[in-house]
Amino acid sequence: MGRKKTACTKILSKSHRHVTFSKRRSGLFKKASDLCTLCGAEIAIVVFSPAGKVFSFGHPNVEPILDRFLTGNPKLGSKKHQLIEAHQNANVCELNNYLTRIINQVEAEKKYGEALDHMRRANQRQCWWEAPINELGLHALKQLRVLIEELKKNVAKQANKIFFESTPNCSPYMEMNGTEYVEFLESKPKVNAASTIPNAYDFAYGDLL
Amino acid sequence: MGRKKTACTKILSKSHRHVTFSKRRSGLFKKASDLCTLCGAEIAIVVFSPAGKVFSFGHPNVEPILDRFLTGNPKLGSKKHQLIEAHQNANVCELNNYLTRIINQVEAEKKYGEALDHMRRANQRQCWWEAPINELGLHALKQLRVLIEELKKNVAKQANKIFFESTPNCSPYMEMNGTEYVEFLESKPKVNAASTIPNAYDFAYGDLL
DNA sequence: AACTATTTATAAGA
DNA sequence: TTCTTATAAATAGTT
Repeated sequence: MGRKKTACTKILSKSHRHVTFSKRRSGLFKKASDLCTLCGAEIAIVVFSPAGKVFSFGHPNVEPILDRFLTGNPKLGSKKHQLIEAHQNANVCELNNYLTRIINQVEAEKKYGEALDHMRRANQRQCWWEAPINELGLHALKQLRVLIEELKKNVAKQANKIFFESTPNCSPYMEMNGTEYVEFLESKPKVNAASTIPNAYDFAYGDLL
Repeated sequence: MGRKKTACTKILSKSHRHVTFSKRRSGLFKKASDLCTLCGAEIAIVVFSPAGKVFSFGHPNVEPILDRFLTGNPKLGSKKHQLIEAHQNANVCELNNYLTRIINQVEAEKKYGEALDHMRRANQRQCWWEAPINELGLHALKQLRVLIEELKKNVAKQANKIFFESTPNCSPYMEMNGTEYVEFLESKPKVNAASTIPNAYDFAYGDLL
């Protein structure tokens, strides 16, 4: 806008560029301000001049808006932001620890991914639990533990059910002291030492892993 | 700018306001973009619409600019301190870049793991053990227990193997404080010395200060 | 920094 | 929403 149409390339003359920067920066901030008042928007602008100087505009304030943006952006922003905070408060040593943890995470996730891949392949032929277990990474093994726990609970539940079905005089919540009946299997047998039912508590967590 | 001069107060009509917001927001971003190309500036803009929607503009990218702004903000007193800070920033910048890459890797691996997980789950639907366990009889449950015990042994064996592979100087049962080796699964994985990922301690504390 | 000739952005209307 | 157009605003070049 002006006497001539301006080519949309970087202005070469340093002084000319500086003038334009100054004018347009204030124009930009005015536009932002107008948008705020007209529409009730909240805007934050951060400008770094080519010389490295910072200018910022914020309505009602810069930082809250940026914070809201960064924390609302759970991809990278928040983590990065956390990291930055760590920089400010903690020392480099802690940063290194953080890094180490991150690296471990990467390792673990990689192994996990590979393991799952193997499991998937194995699944096509047979069941996962028969798959080459020696090829599983630590993370996968952890996952496996979770699966086993789930399985265990199912078994336990079923055993419990069978138990109560076969002893009609005992209501499920009897003698359980308020714990859920599934929990019963975690504890030592209180009832029915003579039961013909398999010892469901053999599958207790501690026994498995 | 247009058919009429607009009063500089909040637009009352919601639809009108929305149209204006949309138009002016794109205008603002264009102005910012022009300023970037003409003057080589770096700009980040964050806009929250009155409805709470977020829009952002960033050249070359939003987050680095915001990070630079936020971390550069806390001012320091002495010049000496500033000097140290500058040195630190140089290294921390590298650290930051590195971390960003790592974090991206984690994200990628996680996604991959999740994808495989879904595939696995899909596959498992065909496996007997996921089949309605409540329909298993006593005999089946007994068999299941045997199978799980075998599986458990495999898991334990494998865990043990992995542990001693990753800590070559540690002979079996060393440093385990009497806990069963399987317990290792409960603890954090040790750092893998043979990792292909650059070592975190490349950024040693002494280098930074 | 102030002044204008022009270009650009956009308010209103379709 | 998108396009058109009359007009307000921004600003390039100049002083």
